[in-house]
Amino acid sequence: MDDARWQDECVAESENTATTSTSSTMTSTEQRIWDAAIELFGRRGFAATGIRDIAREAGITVATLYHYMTSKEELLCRVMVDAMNVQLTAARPAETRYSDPRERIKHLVRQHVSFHCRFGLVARVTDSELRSLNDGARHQVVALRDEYEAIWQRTLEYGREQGIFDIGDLKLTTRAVLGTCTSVYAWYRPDGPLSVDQISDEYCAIVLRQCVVHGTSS
Amino acid sequence: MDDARWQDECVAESENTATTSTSSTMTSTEQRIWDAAIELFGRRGFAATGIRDIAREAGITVATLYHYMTSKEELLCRVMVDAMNVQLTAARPAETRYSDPRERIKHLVRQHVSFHCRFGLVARVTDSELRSLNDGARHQVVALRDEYEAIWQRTLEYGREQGIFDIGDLKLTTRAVLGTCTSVYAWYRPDGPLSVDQISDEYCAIVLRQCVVHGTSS
DNA sequence: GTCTATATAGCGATAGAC
DNA sequence: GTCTATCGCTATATAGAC
Repeated sequence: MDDARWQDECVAESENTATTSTSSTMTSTEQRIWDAAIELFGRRGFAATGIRDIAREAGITVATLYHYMTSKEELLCRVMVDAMNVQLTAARPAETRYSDPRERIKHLVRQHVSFHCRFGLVARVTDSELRSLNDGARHQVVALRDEYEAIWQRTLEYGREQGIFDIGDLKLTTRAVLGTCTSVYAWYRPDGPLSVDQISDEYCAIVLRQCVVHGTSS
Repeated sequence: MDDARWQDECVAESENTATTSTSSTMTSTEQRIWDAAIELFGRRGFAATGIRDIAREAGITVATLYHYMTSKEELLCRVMVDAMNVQLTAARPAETRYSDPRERIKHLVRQHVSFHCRFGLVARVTDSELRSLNDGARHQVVALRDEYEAIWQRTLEYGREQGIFDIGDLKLTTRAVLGTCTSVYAWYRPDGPLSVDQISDEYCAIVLRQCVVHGTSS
């Protein structure tokens, strides 16, 4: 179970002030359902995952599963909202803690890459299952994602105002930088040659080169 | 039908020597099945798309659909193999046509971004439905993807040998650069403010900054 | 080559006993 | 809170007429 208790771990690493609504008050059964959902939604996709699969993976019956949720889709929604909240909580200190835009973007990259390496299954769910949500739930998750993207965009804009960053189209560059960092989950394997820290460092360097005016990087 | 006849268009733009096995000999019905599969697999995902959906979208019955294919999965496999072949055909001239590594990588970026903008649904399928294939079919597609990635990696390595590119870990950088360019399909909309050419230019600039040693870009 | 009709299996979700 | 059993429906795929 690779992603067990990822909420606590990640929040603890970045900032120990906030935890997500679901993580702290979970019973053992709830946790096993949570882990099973992330494992299966992440590996096979939401549509390819059956209610029976989740129940089997969690070691309970289908009827018991329905005692803890109202529908498969609601379970997906909770996973995605929780994951976005964790990433938001990890990202926010970038703006309050650092005044140097280079340090701000490095904080964002480090958190994002680290999250996408260590919790790749959750990341895959939040990044590719928006289409599986109904309108209401999707708007809820999209609002969180927009808030997260806005932090990155403000950071790039701030760096440009300071004369430190040199970027073309702001929105395009924001998405390009985010895309660069997100894609790590598609190839990272825990048993690969590079540690998460090494990978994060490399991505920080790559993103700084994308943004910083020539001659002033790091 | 956004992706109609995307095979011919894209190949024609990049190199008119080769076309993919399926594109040139398609009847009208085959083409409508092809388009329907891409539309639905791309928009809803393979697992969430039913045989009935494809038949309805193509304007035929389920039984007729099975006259043209042996299974839903085989249809997916054909779409993915074809798309990878188109991208390979578009990428290969980078190495034969240009000796400057900057021109090589710009060719690759331009083709990749352009493909992912104009045929975003196909791109989404090839980039996210590997898990829906059985072992044999997946190995076939992965082999093509590896061949495609190898062109990018050779280009970066070549630029480094020439003293033009300055990159850290070769494999990581290859994937980061590819990830940067791939992510465009997640946000591009035909009715957005930027044209495909403008977006391609911006991505070329971003990737060059990622790679080229300071002071020698473009 | 296209159809109607159907086989067979699995789906999401629920009823109701304990 | 967890179970067994099942409802109602949809899934992929096929049979066989025309």
